[in-house]
Amino acid sequence: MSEGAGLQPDTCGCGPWTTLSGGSPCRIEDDHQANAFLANEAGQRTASANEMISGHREGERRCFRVLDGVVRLVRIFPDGQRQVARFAFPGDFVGLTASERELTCEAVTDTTVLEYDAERLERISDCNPHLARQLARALRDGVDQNVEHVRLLGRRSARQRLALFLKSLHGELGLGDLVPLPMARADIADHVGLTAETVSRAFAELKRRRVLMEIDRNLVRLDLSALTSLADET
Amino acid sequence: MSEGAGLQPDTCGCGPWTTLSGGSPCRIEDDHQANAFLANEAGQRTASANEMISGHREGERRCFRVLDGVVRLVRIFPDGQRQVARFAFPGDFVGLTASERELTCEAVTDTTVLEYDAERLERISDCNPHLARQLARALRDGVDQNVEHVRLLGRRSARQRLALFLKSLHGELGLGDLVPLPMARADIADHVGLTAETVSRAFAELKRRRVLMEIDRNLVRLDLSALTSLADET
DNA sequence: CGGTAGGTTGAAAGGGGTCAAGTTGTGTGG
DNA sequence: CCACACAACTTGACCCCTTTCAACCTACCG
Repeated sequence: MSEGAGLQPDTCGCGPWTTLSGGSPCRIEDDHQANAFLANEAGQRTASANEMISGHREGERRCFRVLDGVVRLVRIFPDGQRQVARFAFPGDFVGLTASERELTCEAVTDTTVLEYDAERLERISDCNPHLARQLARALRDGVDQNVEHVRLLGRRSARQRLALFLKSLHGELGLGDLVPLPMARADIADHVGLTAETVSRAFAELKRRRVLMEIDRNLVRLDLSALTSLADET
Repeated sequence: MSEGAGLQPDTCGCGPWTTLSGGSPCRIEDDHQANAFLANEAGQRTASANEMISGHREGERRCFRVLDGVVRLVRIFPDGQRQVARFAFPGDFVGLTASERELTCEAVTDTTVLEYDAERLERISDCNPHLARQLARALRDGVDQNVEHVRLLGRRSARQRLALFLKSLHGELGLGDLVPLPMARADIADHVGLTAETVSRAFAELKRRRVLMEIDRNLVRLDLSALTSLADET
C-alpha cells in the first residue's frame, strides 16, 4: 500500500454504495455479507521465513492479504533464472490478478496472512460496492508498484537501480533515515535485475559516495536527499 | 487488452448488477446512465504520428481509450533517459491510475482516442456496477501488461528481451507469422531497456538464428515456436 | 535529385556477469 | 562459554556483452 493503510475493514472511510443522484443506499446487507465473508471466510495463516505460502499452479484461486511480515512474489524462468516480481508488506493484497497468482509466494520473514478465495472475493465484490472499491484501490496500488518497478528496471546503472529500490523501501518501511532490509541480497538482486555480487558492490559504492552512512546486513542508514539526487543523475 | 476485446459497450457480456443471492437487479438505470456518459461525455480526438496526446502534468485528470492506432506511454528521467512504459493498442485504456497519468502519452501512428475525465469515470463507476466491472477488468489487463513488462526487463540478454517483446507484440497485432512493427527502433529500445543499436543487432542475430525470417522496418515474419523456445533458453 | 530521419554496421571501452576466494556472523552442539 | 559449521555477504580477477561514438546505408519527401 502506497501510504501505509491499515487493516481496518473500511480504510477509505467510504460510505455505503449510493447512486450518483444521491438516492438511497443499494442493499445495505451487501456490506454485512461481505464483511462477514472477509472476517469469517478468511483463513489466517502463518509461515516462517523462506517458507512457500502458495506455489504457482494452474488455476490457483487463493489470494492473500499480508497482516504481518514481508513476502516476496517469485517467478522462475524455464532456464532457471529467478525474478522477484515484488515484495508485499503489511496491508498489501497478493494474488488479486490471475497473472500474479502464477507467481510463487514465499515468506521473507516470519509472516501471517489472511487467505481468501480470489474468484469468490471477486464475485462478492460484484454485489458489494464497498468491497469493490477497496479491491479496486488495492488493484491500483498494485499497478503503481509495478509502474515503480518498471521505472527502476529501466535505469541502466547498478547504482541507480539500488538507489531507487532503497527509496521505495524507505517509503514502505523507513523510520527516519533508517531502512530495514528484511530480504537477502539475492532477493534484492533478483528484484532489481542484477546479481547479488553487483548489488553488494553497489552498496559499497553508495557508501563511498556518502549516500549510505551505515550498512548492516538487515539495516541501512541513508541520506535521503543524496539518495534522491543520485537516483536522478546520469 | 490481452485478448483483443473490441470496443462494444459491453465486451464482457455481463448482465446487470445482481446480488450474490440472486436477487433482483440493482438500479438498471445506472447502466443507462454510464452508457450515456461513455457515449456522450467522451470527446473523440485524433492525433497524428508522434504528436503528444497528453503531457505529464500535476493533477492530470484525463484518461483515454484507444480507438484506432498505437500510442506509447513515455517517462523521461531527470537525466534525460527515456523509457517507454508501455504501448497501448485499440481497445486499451490509458491513464486509469494516477501513476499512469504522470506519463506522457504520445501517438506512435496516426491515432484516434476517446477522452474521459478519470475522476468522474471513477465516481460514476462507484454507482454503476457494469462500468465498475469493465474498469476493473481494464485495470487487471493493465496489471498483466506490467507484469509481462517486468518479466521482459528481468531477462538479461538483448536477444531474449527482444524475443519476449516480439512475442507480446505478436499477441497484440500478429497475423499468422507476420508481426507489424508500428513503432521505431528507438521506441522498442526504450521499452526493453536497451539502446537502438543493440536492438538492431539483436534483430540481426535473431535472423541469423532463423527465428526471424524477414525483417522490414515496419514488419517482421517470425517462427513463433523458435521465438518461444529462444525466450525460454539460457 | 539531394536532404533528412531512421536504421544498420563497425571499433573501442566500460560495466556487469561469472567464478573463486575470503570474511562475517549466527546458530548449534560440545 | 567456546568452538565449529554453515550460510550470507564481500571482494577480487577476468571476460563478455552492451554501450558509446562514428560512419554508412536506405527510404521517403520535398
